[in-house]
Amino acid sequence: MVIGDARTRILDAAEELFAGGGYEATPTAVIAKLAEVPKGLLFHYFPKKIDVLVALVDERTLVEETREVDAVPGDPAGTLSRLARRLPLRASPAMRRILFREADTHGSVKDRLGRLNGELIRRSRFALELALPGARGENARLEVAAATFAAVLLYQENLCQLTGHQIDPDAVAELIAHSLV
Amino acid sequence: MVIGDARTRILDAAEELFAGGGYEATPTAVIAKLAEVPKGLLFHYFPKKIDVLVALVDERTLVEETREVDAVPGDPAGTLSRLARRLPLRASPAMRRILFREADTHGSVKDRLGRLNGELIRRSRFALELALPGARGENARLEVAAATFAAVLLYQENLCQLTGHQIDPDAVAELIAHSLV
Amino acid sequence: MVIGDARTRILDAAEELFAGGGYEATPTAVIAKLAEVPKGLLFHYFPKKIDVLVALVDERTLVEETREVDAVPGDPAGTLSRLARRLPLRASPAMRRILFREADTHGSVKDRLGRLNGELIRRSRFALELALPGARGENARLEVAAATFAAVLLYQENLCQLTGHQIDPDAVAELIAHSLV
Amino acid sequence: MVIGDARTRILDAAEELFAGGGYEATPTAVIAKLAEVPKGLLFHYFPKKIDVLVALVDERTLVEETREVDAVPGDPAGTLSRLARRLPLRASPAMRRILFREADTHGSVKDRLGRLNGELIRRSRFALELALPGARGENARLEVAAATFAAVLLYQENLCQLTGHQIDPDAVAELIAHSLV
DNA sequence: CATGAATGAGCTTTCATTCAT
DNA sequence: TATGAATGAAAGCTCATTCAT
Repeated sequence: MVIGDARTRILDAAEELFAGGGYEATPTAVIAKLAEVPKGLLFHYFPKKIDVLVALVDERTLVEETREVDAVPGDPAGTLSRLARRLPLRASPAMRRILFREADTHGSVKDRLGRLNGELIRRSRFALELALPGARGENARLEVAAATFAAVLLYQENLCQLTGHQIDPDAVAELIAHSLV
Repeated sequence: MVIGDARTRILDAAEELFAGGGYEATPTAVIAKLAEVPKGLLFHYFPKKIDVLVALVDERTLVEETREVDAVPGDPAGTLSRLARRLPLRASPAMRRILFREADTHGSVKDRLGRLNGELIRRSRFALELALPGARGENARLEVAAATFAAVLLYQENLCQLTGHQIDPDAVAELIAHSLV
Repeated sequence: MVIGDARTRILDAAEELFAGGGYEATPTAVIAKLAEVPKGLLFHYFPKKIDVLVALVDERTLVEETREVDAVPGDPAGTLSRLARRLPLRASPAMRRILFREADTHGSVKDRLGRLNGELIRRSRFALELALPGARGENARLEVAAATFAAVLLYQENLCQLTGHQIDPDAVAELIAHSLV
Repeated sequence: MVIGDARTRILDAAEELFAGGGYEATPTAVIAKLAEVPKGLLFHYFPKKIDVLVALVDERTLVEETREVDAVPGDPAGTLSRLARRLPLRASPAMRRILFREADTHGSVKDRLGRLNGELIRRSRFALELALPGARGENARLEVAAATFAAVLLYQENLCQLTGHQIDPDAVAELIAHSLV
């Protein structure tokens, strides 16, 4: 039973395969087969193989760049914790893997990842500002705290798969909050 | 002017190319050409392409697993800073890229990376214990602090290339130190 | 002037070349060239080289396994002679060579050859039973006679090419008939 | 523990490997490895790969071409049976396989096989003449009987491995003897 | 004699991409 | 829009053979 139209099925297949074996190691023929689509049709929708990856990133990842942060003044730890629970990244676990893994393969992927990182720092920073109204003046320290928290969140998204080590964001949130009092 | 024996030149070439374009995207013929070595000789030394990568990681990266840490009691920030300046990883910048980039390609690379991560955490933890003799009992907090610092260090090694954002380890060291008092 | 579709031409070429120089000594590139087909297309139809040989045996040899034998009661010699003239093997001379020569190369070839041998014995046996109604009880002698005749027929098909010696099946038919009276 | 000198070990290894996988499919490097001999030495003794096969056939197969036949007048069946038990071929089972399998590979192998066949026919013929003094005149029938018996003996040596069917030479001897009375 | 690094042509196979239908 | 046969460059790898030491 085939689900979705051809183009969607191609992207579904590519998402699964790129996440599994990587972009370079995935032949277009295999994508077409898994998508139950003739090889020719794949190149009808995506003239070059790289276009599949670009479309995937374009259409299946979204870095939410918004101003709203769910911050509670006086509770920096809780604020960061909540931020960690709702990363500004709309993407399946497979797409997340692709984002980190293929950042070298094409500029558009790197872009997305850079934007995610930037947004994470901005949010952390903004959240801390709101949660700690008294810390307004300490720009440098807030900056470092935000970057550290962002680094830990990205570590969770990516490196922990490679290193096998997990970090509890809530505990890090508390640590950072404690450092800013 | 040819430098070094054939095997070394092959590894030199591979190191450069894998770091540049990635393992999958680097044909063995190109490695051989850059090494000024006939294609056949490459397979004389490395029967499978993957063996080149494995040899590179085996022979050109070393995770120093030692007990010694340059810790100063009462100065956790300085202690962490010094630790950041001497990562327990003996490897060229190219090999460092390879280590992170190809962690999915072969188990042996992932292994190395995992070991590096483990060693970073262990050292950070140990350094903090020595620098903060009074914190002995707070296992959980020390653990989180160590993991956070390790995450930032790995971020510096890897993610900052992808995201274009740098973190100052010294500042993070101070932040963490401050959080533990 | 190209005759037949690509797949057929590939098999035609392979049949000729395998019969001539043997499977192992025939490069796929030479098959493709003789078939006037690009190398890639060969692997489109036959993903592995061995698949060409298997397809050849599957599609171009047929061991007829039937119950009908053209037997004349009272004339065992003539009956065997006629049997020798219509071997239960539908295959070109080239395919016959391949069948014997490559029996070690792949199980499917050996299989075919084994089936041919079995059918030859079965038919010889059945023919003799019909031609010599009085010999019903002498199972063992009929068995040996059938096996001997089959051996001679296969010798004619195969070994005589290697040894340069021919045997006249008619004369053997008479010899065997004479031995059974 | 290494047995025999280098040249002998090379031939031992080649005999085993050629019998197992065939001449074409056996790389010289594998022969050298099994012989525990450096690759270069193999080519010192045998400048071309084919020389190994030729030497094997030359030195490890012997077709005994003699006039003596252990014949008992009046007992053609027993005479043939004894002949079957002592084939005029001095060669290991492995060399026997090689002889049949590689007959296409080099003329010298085909030669040997042709000579074996000729000798088998000659002996069978001679044996029948001695065992049946009264059959002197019947040249044609003796010829056919001898060729048939030789065919069965070669079938036993070669084809039965491919077809999985065995023939009892003693029973064939009796059949032939019976046909000549 | 002994050694194994060196050589390069050639092998099977892969793959992105095209194109006639 | 849909199809899969067609294409050929290039990939990884093999292998007989050479040769300096």
